[in-house]
Amino acid sequence: MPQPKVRVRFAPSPTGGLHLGGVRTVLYNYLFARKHGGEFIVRIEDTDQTRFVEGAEQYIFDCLKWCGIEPDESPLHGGEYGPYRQSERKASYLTYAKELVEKGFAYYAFDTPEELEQMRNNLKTEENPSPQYDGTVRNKMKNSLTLLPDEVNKLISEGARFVIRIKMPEHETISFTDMIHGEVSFESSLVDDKVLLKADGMPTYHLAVVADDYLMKITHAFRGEEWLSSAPVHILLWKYLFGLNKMPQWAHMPLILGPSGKLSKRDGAKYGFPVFAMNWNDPKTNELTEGFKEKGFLPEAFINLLAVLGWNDGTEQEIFSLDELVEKFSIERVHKGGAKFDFEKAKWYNHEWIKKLDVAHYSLLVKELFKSKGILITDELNFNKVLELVKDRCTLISDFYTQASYFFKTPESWDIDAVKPKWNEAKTDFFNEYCNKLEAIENWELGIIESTFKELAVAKNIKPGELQLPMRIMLVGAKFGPAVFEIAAMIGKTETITRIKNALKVF
RNA sequence: GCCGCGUUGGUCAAGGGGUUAAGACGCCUCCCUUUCACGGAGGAAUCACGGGUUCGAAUCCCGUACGUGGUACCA
Repeated sequence: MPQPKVRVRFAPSPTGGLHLGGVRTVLYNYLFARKHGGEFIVRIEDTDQTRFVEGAEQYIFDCLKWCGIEPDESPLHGGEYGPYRQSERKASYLTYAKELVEKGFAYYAFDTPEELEQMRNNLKTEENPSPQYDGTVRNKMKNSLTLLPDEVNKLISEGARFVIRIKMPEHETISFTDMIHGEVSFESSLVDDKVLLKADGMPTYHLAVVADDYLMKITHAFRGEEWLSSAPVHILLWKYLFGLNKMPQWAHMPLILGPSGKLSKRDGAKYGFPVFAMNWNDPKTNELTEGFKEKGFLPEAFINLLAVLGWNDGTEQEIFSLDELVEKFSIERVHKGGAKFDFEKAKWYNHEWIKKLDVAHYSLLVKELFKSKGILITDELNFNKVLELVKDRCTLISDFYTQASYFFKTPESWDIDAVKPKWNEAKTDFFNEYCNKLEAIENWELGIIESTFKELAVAKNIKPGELQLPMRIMLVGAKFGPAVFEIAAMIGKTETITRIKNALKVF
């Protein structure tokens, strides 16, 4: 018997940015699909018009593209099971909701929001702060279980607003096997009668996932653990509508936590690290949430650090490319427990990728950065050489500015304190003479610049070491960067001499 | 409150009856380098607690604590 083709889907709601947990879920979806030669589908859950945010859908796809995770089917890519936006599939949901009512698994409820609130207030006690619309209260409410059929028909024909709720069975153990958690079970009487179809005719998530997963032939469904509590509703819906044997296999992903509790958008601003893949500017609040991309992360590093936050292959390997992840990923090895996000380690991954990758991968990025700071790069070859020279000291792409800008721009100030205490006439003398000697060099290259320096130092009876730091301050402005003579070789004869002479004026 | 899920150093984690309980980030020390890094060598630091089961428990079972999610006509 042929294995049914693996089809996994990611279904974000376009209500704002894509936070870490979301990106990781897509990533795992993608890895699983690719690993099993299956298809990766992205559908948009735009059921809630009140929170729908303009531009968010495009933003989601931009993030995926940046990460290198291209879907096979989506509103943007098309596919034979479309449309891929829930708002465009409205008609089918009503049919399923009605089918459930006819079979006796769901019912019409006519309670107004005020009546619901009143019910909750009446039933609220110390012990039970949030009463549910469940088996015990549905008999006291205004719905097709308490009303006579004629009354129900009359209300509907009069255009009364109604929702369709699932009728949870009385005493039934609902259990299923989760790919990550194993056997999970719930007592049906403890789950409330969730709304399936809203008064505006739009489905809730509960009805929509089940119907869409069925219609789109989804075989494996990954989502965040926050959905585990409502899994019994989905299981029941599958059982009532399409049969449990057609139900996809579920995997509930552990949560990603922030420094204090669940990682939230606000944690980013609070602790100074991004929580979204890319910058997200909410057009409603005009609030900007910083992204990893703009913070200076490489996509390779971003997906790497995300993939291993809650999963590892059991070996000591820490650095994985997307291809390696596809090859090595296994859903069984995803952790059950949530993981706290550690920005220090995230930066380490970026650092590793900056070192690992050829500078050609990100030189354009750095070039743009320089341009934004007013430094125009014309000599690409030379530029790449510089980047190669300093990449070991850059953790974020933005670090390249401090680490490499002095190759193209004379220092604006000098770390005087680093040289002043030990400065004397003999040193001024030395550097003046060194300039003269440099002037005479025909072949401007590393070896000769260095040997000239050392020979002169010996002749003047000064330890070369005592002169190297001042020389560095003259060329760089501060105490960092690669070997001084490398820098001198790179910036050229005239520039080196000019910088020494300029610095000598203030030393 | 109730329900679900979880719990190995500060963080990410390997290990699933017998191990000196891997490794990584971070921190500290030293080496390299008369800069800052990279690199190298070390160090401090862990099985949430209490009961079982067992010759033997981080590992299996039961409680407790703690964390986290749900308890919406949000996803």
